[in-house]
Amino acid sequence: MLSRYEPDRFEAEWRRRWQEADLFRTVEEPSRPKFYALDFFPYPSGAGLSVGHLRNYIPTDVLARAKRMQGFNVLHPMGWDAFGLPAENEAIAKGRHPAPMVREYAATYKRQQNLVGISYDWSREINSSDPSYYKWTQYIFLILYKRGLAYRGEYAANWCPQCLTVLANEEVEGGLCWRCGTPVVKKALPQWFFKITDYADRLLDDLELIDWPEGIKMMQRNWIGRSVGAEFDWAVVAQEQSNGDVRSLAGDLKFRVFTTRIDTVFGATFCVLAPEHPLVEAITAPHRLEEVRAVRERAERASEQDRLAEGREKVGAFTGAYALNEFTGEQVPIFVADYVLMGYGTGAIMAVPAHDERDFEFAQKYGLEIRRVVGSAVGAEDELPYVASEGVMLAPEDWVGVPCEEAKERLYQILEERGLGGRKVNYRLRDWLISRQRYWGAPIPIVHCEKCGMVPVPEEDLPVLLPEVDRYQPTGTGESPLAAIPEFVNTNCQQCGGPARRETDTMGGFACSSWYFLRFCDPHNDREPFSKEKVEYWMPVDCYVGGAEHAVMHLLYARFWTKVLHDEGLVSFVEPFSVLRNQGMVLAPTPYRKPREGEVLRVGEEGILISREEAEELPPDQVFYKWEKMSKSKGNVVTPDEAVEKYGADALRVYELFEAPFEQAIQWSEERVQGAIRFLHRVFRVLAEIQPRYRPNWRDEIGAADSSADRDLRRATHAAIAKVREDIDRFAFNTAIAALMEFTNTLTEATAKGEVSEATLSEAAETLILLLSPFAPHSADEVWQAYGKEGFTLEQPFPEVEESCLEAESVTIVVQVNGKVRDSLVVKPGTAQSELESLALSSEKVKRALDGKQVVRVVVVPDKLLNVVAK
RNA sequence: GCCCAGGUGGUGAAAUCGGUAAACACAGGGGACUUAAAAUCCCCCGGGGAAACCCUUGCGGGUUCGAGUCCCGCCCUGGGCACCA
Repeated sequence: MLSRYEPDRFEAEWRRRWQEADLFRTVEEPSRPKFYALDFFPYPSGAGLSVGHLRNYIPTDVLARAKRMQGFNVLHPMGWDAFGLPAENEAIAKGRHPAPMVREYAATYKRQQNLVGISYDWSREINSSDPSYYKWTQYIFLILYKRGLAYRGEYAANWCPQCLTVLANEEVEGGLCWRCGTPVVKKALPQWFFKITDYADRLLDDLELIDWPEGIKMMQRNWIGRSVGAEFDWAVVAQEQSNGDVRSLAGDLKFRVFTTRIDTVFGATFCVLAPEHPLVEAITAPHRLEEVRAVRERAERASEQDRLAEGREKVGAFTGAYALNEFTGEQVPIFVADYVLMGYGTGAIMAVPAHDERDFEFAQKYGLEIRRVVGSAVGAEDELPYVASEGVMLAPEDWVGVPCEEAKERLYQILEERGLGGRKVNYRLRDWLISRQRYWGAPIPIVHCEKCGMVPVPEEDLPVLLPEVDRYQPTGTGESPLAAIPEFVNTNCQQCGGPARRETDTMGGFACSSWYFLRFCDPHNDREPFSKEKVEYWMPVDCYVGGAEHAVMHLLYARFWTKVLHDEGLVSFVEPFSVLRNQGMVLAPTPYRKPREGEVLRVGEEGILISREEAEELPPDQVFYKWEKMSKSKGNVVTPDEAVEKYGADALRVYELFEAPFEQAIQWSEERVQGAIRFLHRVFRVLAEIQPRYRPNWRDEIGAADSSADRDLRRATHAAIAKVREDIDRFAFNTAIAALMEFTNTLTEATAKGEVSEATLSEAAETLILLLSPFAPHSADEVWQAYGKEGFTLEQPFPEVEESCLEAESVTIVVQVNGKVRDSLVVKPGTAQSELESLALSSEKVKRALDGKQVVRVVVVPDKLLNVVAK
């Protein structure tokens, strides 16, 4: 057999054999427990994979392989998130049709994933842009529609002027389109929404049920943004005249405000309406109209990015109208201002400048009264604005000293008694905007009939096929390119048979990825999206692995759809992903150069990105490198093809697993890949050395081998099994590899010494091969064969720990004096405390440390440590 | 500003329940083999000190027989959110 790791000699051959044997096909045996290991649904981009992407796929693969060897039925599928903006934008840029393009790119991804030995069951491969898949995306859309969870509404939506479509709130990052980075603007268009807000509480509460990274849960909580407060009416009671007089109003105009701090209502010295608030025109005094309209126009014009710009100053105007503060009896001025958003709460607030930073800032700018009504304690002169809600009432007189929390409760009641309003829960979460004015998505299965209105396409007519077209470029008119295809648009109403128009918007890509994990359970079903039975067997996903960037997009939407399908009775569980883990990135050195004269850097930029070639040509003092995420746009990519060619697939796997904890970023380093190669060399060398002495029937002989060298090696063998099993389960692949290295070193020493029986060596060697199998499967199978074994290591049972082998013959007791290590004792496990104590106190080193001191007490941790406390 | 995750040798990191800090590697130094180099193997490798010992997990306090680990206050780095009333 080989005595070195020579990947060229065997890796490709093993991949061929695995494929030939259909080794990764999921086999369902009802007697075994299931394990569903899933990677995020990738969009296959034209750039192909980098070794960065493998940071996601390799660890999941280790887990899937280990679980299979541990006796589970493992579902480990892969498919393509092929619909959506990224694919379509790329197709337009390349002047191609997205369908063949995506198929081609997916084939590349698949080839690259196979190249590193990922054990996907390709018989379950799915593509979300295939009619056999999106038929069921449309079917689920109709379930939402039927349940009143899909509706059409007009709303000032986020419009990306580059992608020429609207975006969901979740797709806007810092005012920029998440795909192309263009600043988004507001555009009012009729749009389709999913009523995810109906599920806000459940999406929030059920986070308790799942094992996800705390950071992701927190982001979802923040995104949902539940806040409890009061909502109540303010009556508009007076209006300023052009001569400056204030005249009472007889009408019954009123507006609602939302506040979480009803306890500060006594300090509400003005009110603010959002510029777009519907009441603005009606209450504004005629001589104030011009100014008020200017504020509104300014707010409408501003892009999301402008609004987020640093140091933005609040801009507002007095409407001339006054509202009655029911709690003070005072009339307070009503302003419009851009810092109040129409989209949250009621679009109107009561302003309490003494206890809210924004109101405080606005009041200072416009010279409005700031009245202190709560504080940290009675009589306290806290600095204003005092915004903490831990505190007590300072006004009015009969409320003084009442804790704020209690005051809130009492005031909620008063609101209800007076019929003004009451308790109210508000969410930051908005409904999910799903329609896109783009070609490359699942058509929304709705028909618009002049007589009957909106009519859902009947199930038997699904899928509504995306028409084959030559030109599919977005129009930018706010209409999808499908609107220009009469054969698609013109149809008949299912209800009345009259002429009707198809909905021409398509669904955003996140619809497709909101249920694909269910389809993998039953990917070829043509009667229903999935068989309930199969989904019940496989779901929920036992381990879901992907990047943290989908914290509030895909991961929120998928939870929402799952809950809707649960309510529909199609699935029994309420959460799709029991365990979620985020892998770390792979960073690579990225060359930049210093700016030249006349070149200006944007904020946050340190230099100008250049290519590797450019970096080599420039004088070294002008070039500097930064560690950045591998991506084609940065020109710092190492492909799996290059890496496998140069180092070998198993070395690449071991390197990525060993370099750092799974969730942490690593810096790509050729030197360290060499370390992984050396480790595999050592494994081959020791196993080749043992091979001639290997005894296939070692199990029959192992009990007889009982020298102390045998016992030591068996202890190391079983300790390695225990450690590797445990580390795989806790996603600590780096320390699992460290344990394998340690075991390899121990085995090498034991082999060299030659004191160990052949049976014990055989057990150790066989164990090493099988423990290695999930991490370096090509090498494991290669050695397995050289050991005269049939089949594949993946089909072997994973080594089991024999507890009796772990028992130590001696333990090292650390001896401390006043917490400082002075000596150590080697004793039998379970040695009595009194004996340890006398052994310790007779130690020369301990005596020296105790010199002149008196022993106060002795702390003993059995089999571990002894601490002499002395004064 | 708010929320989350981090800060340990020259480097990547380990220490899972409060019990010998630095496992396992990378780089470096020394040696063996070799005509030579590469590869491989062996030894050394946190700082100070001749040694005994002393110091060392971002900084400052605290709890404890004992703290990288727990508590309080700060500093720094990365990520997320950001006029959400």
